[in-house]
Amino acid sequence: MSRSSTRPTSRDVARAAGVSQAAVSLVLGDKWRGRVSETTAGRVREAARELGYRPNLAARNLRLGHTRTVLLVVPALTTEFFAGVYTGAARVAAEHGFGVVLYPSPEGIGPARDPFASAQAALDGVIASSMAADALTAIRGDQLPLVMLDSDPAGSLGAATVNLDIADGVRQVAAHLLGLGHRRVLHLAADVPSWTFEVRARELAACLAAVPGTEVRTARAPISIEGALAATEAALTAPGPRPTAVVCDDDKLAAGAYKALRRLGLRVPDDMSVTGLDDLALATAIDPELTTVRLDAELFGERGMRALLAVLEGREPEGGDIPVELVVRGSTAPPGASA
Amino acid sequence: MSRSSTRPTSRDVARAAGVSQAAVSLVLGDKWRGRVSETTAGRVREAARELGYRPNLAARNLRLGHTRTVLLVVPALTTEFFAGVYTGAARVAAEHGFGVVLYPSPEGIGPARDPFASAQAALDGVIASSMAADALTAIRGDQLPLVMLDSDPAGSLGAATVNLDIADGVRQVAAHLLGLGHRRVLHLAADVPSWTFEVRARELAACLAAVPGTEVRTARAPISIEGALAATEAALTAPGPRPTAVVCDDDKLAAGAYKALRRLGLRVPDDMSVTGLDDLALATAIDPELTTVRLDAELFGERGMRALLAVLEGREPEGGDIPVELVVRGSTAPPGASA
DNA sequence: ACAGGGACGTTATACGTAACACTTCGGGTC
DNA sequence: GACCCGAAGTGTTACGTATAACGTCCCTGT
Repeated sequence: MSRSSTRPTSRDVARAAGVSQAAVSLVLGDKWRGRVSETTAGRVREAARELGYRPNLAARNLRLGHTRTVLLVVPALTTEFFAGVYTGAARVAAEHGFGVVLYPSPEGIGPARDPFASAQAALDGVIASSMAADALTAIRGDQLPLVMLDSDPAGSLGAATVNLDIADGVRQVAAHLLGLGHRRVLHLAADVPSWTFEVRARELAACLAAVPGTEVRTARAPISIEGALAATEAALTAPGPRPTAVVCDDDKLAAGAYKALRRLGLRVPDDMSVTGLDDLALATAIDPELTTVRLDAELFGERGMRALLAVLEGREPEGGDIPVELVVRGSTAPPGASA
Repeated sequence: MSRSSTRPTSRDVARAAGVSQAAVSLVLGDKWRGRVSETTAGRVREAARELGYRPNLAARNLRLGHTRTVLLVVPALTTEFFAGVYTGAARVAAEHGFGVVLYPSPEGIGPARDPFASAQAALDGVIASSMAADALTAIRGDQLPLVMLDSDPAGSLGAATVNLDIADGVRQVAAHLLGLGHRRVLHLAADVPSWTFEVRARELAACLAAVPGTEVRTARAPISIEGALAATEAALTAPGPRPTAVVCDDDKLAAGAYKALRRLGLRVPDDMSVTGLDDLALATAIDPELTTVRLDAELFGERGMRALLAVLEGREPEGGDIPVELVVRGSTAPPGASA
């Protein structure tokens, strides 16, 4: 009857219910107690349902001055890890009436320098995960409330940070390996300039240096199975005494290491122990199952979102790193178990 | 100086540049040719940069009546597949000035019945992937332009559909296995009520039925490594002649099948051939590498987004299924190769 | 009888932007 | 000299919502 091509507005609902637009807003916004009678409120709700009314979010956001939407910047979506972070963040966001927009930052999408141009949504805040420091200053330019995930607390320019206790995870790996008797270790490191990987290298070196007679060699590889395969193969065919264990910066690298070892005719864990970090589905898919460090990605996302909510409400975000847990499976054993 | 707590508006820029707000809108909106002098335009741009002006998206959206934002509904984020779909969709979206908001639909996030309540963003359209039919009608209720991914074209209530040619992938798998001489096949099916899995079952049954003397048994499992392990073990220890090949609905199920086979002391591919579907990173991480069907998730997302753009512009979306490709690796061999 | 106050609404306004309609002004045309 | 025209802007409005401020009416206590 009316111009039905366009979606109904609160005024249309008001007309249908025979009240003013303000009354509709009151009723639908649940602020009508003592201001509108029960019967009128019922009429309004009925009319709204009848017309299939949905409030125009753009108008609401403009009026309210906020959007209840935050941006989650992640380096990539090639592992379940960041999917988990997103899921966790989105869950607590939803509980608080927030939405989460995802921005996978590396090349691949749009003009990567500017997350905000590509995220059309108007934003109330930003959660940035595993960001390089230079990109951070670009983001800081916008005055949006910011929470950093998996980033150097010292270099975050005053933004709140939430971290997994990766350093402790590495300590647990090192202790496990040292306890088994390993002394020569190959560190298969992710060839990515990120604080989170620096921590792994530093902590591993420190742990091993504390025990006399240990030796750590480093190989670098891009985070892919093929990259890890090549780097591991190269490192293990190099001259010198062969390591007895490979510590990988993450599970995907470990999967590549497995393949290199198979190709070299070395058996896991008899000839070589291998550890990962992440505990992806991958870790239990490969044979033998991978000894790795379980990171609770969803909890990480949850904590990140909670921290951002705290910042938005002017509260102090909850501190403290998220504990991680070594999961010992079949890929580690005392050195020389085959002999 | 001014109330600096609030973000600068186009009016602030106008004041700074000594022009009207309308002129700012013209210049920054790139619609000033022949309406504003080059020098004035420069002054405006300068002032905008100076103040760090960012247009208020909520206001723009309200004025324009659209948001250049679409919702992508996916069943989960537990595999890279949907991450790929998102990446592809987001890429072409960005090329056209659109943003993509993600909504992983299953339990886990918010009041699952209503994607739109949880997606705070105002939306121009929806891409829904692998949706159950009943949820579809709920979505259809909102009159938003809709594109269905991986869904029954006949049951999509007139919405545009974009599909991978899964049926052809299954045909390729069947032909490959039949060509190797397999006649007794176990179908490890995903225990999920979704059209995409019905297609696999139907097509596989049809292909095998076309060859006399073939036999197909079906086991159902939730899409997880453990679930697949249990279902496969149960199916293979059941009485009757043992199958010589396991056709899995996806790679994750195949990884579970591998574990079951190891536990039963059966070797892949000598005692049992295995095939997957997806070609995730998992497929090359396990040993032997998995013969599977490669699905181009990013292309899928791209095509979905392109179709939605077409719908939004009143054009006819490009038809035709996306071709898929059998990738033969080490997990398939003639039956009885060990004997 | 009359002030006072709920109960039940309505009117008016502002949020920041884009676009339409209008004005001003200098120069070219007949 | 009257007329028009394009360049270069400006004034104003509307988008749909939420809320502050403002009216009624009627009831109730003293």
